[in-house]
Amino acid sequence: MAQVKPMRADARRNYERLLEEAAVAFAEHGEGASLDDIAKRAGVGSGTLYRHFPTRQALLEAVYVDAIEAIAVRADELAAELPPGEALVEWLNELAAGMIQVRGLKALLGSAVADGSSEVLARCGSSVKAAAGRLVGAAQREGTLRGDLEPIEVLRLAHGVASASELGGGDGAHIRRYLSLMTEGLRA
Amino acid sequence: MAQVKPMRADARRNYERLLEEAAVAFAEHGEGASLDDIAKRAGVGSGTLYRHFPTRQALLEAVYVDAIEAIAVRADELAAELPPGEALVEWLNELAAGMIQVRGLKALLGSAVADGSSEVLARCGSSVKAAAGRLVGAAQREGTLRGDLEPIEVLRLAHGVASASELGGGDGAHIRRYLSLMTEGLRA
DNA sequence: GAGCCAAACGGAGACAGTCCCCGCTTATCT
DNA sequence: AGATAAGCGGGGACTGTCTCCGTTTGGCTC
Repeated sequence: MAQVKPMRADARRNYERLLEEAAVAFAEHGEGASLDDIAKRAGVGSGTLYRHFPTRQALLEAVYVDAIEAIAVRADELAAELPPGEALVEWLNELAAGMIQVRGLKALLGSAVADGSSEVLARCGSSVKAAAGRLVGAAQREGTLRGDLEPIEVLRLAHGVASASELGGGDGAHIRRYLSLMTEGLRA
Repeated sequence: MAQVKPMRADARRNYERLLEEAAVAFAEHGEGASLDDIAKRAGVGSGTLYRHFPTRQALLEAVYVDAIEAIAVRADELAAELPPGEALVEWLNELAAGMIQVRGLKALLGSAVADGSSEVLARCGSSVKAAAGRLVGAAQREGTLRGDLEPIEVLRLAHGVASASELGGGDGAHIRRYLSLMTEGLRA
């Protein structure tokens, strides 16, 4: 599934420079950072940027796919270390924290998990969904998680928890609180 | 608290035309709708628009304050009709539904409830927070709601539920599901 | 009603961002 | 080294934001 034809050396160099600068720019100015500016910083013309990444979305995806894959991997690490229920909660906590700290990741994860997204993103989305499925399944088998929950629902709720926490302060100080309200429920 | 000086007739007319067209445009093209276009449709120059509403945010606020106040009022209607616990859940349901259906309302409610927002918005935010406080207090006294919950937390969670539901399909088909997961909790 | 004047108008234009096009450069293969 | 196509890059069209300032007009006063 690698490049059918290897990229020309200069193309690969520019591609990587762009990715680096884009990561910096998005972190600094949010996902609305000026694309022409990113091109300038990377020392290439804007044409080059738009050839490699036809849309802002494409660039965003390229910058964050690794982070998304890492999230999926992290699920299995946690599953190995903790009992299922705790692993799930801890994973959701890290997931929500990531969505808040890394600007743009929340929106991207949202569409990764939805259908109708791009090739690459859909692939990442599947990894994440599969990881969620494993954690949810294990916790349900353990008997600590409601049996009628779909993995996708849990992911959406994590997104919701991140949104809720975001409203508090910039950092994710309240994530654990909202997550525990979520798991415990609001009833007296 | 009305205008210190009554507006000139033409000014008031333009102000209202702008508000009407803005509502249409925001509903149609989302909160990013072209401001110059709104001015054009309202039959005024862009200068006029920017004089009345210095920022997009100001226009958005002016368009939606009524809707936000209506939400606060609705809380008391529901409190009169239903037992406290149910009234709260129903209100949160309507709140989340509104955030999804009316584009832009979610973000606006988010900042209305946060501190550091504009004069008008902060006022609306207070109404909503007060309304939430009444419902939450009643439900806690009734004994159906956890005693350690702050009204603001409930509002943020409603925001989270709206975010989660949004990821599903465009309409708010899943709101009740996520809301009930929220109230019941995720434990088995 | 006529005349005044401050309030309000409106649109031209400066600016910033996106995105495409096409003549030029250069990596790669022989 | 020379051929060639992949890749470069920046100029420029376009869209949207927002300001400035000459012009218009509503609402007084007489």
